[in-house]
Amino acid sequence: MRISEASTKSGLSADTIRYYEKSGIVPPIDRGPDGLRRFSPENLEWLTLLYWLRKTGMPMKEMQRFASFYRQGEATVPQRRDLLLKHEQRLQERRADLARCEEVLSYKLAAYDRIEGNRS
Amino acid sequence: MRISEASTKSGLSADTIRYYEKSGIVPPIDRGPDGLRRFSPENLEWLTLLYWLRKTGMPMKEMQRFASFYRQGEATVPQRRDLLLKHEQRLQERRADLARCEEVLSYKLAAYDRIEGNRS
DNA sequence: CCTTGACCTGGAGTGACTCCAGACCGGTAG
DNA sequence: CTACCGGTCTGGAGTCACTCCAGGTCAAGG
Repeated sequence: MRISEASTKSGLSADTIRYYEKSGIVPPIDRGPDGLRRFSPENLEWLTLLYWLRKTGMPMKEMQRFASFYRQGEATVPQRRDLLLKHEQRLQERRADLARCEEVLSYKLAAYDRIEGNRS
Repeated sequence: MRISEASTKSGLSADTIRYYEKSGIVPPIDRGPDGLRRFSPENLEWLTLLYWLRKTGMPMKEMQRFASFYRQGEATVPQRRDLLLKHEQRLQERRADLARCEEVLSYKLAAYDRIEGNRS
């Protein structure tokens, strides 16, 4: 498949995919006889994983390490697992942030209600 | 209180506070006779709110609008409420992202377990 | 006095994109 | 055949939200 399809299916923009390839987070994608990128299903799965990792706050440095482990084959599965476990922890922290923010918001909204109540 | 205290109490770095003041998200802070910023408790509350909004993904443009409503006084409470409600919706979306990512991760981790299982 | 530490300003640097100009290329319409 | 069109390419500039730094001021302590 070509880049636009890979983009819609993975969630990453075409620009971001090319940028990731330049940065070594995505392996060099095969080209067709026309010189355009052709993405394999494995490529797409990798992009999709990256999409979710990035969207939930994994920094690029870490994705690069992850990618380099990936390139080194199955022997690096333990290291890759460690990175994903670490990321799961990050998800926990984010969840806590969301909850804390929710609290702050409902406190603020309650204050607004009081003001509105007094005005009317 | 001075900037370092405002920083530790709000969660924002001193640099970020100064940057927010420059950008108009934080009102011009009063200065002491020494020319240094003196933060009032209201200033601190505002900074803390900004900290949580930013941390959970409100873009600066929107914080600027929020700040400008705030400067215009109580008449803008409805608009401010709208912005906060909109942000609550964003929190929902983020939560969904986290859940989706969690799924992706556990799928990947299970695959790793299978590989490790086969190797040993 | 001299140093230390917190603070100041203006400006450069960073991370992670995002947008754009200018070129190429295969296919359809006139 | 030629003219255009949409999708892709590359390299490079622009953006957002900080973050870091050089060079300077000032108050208090040794």
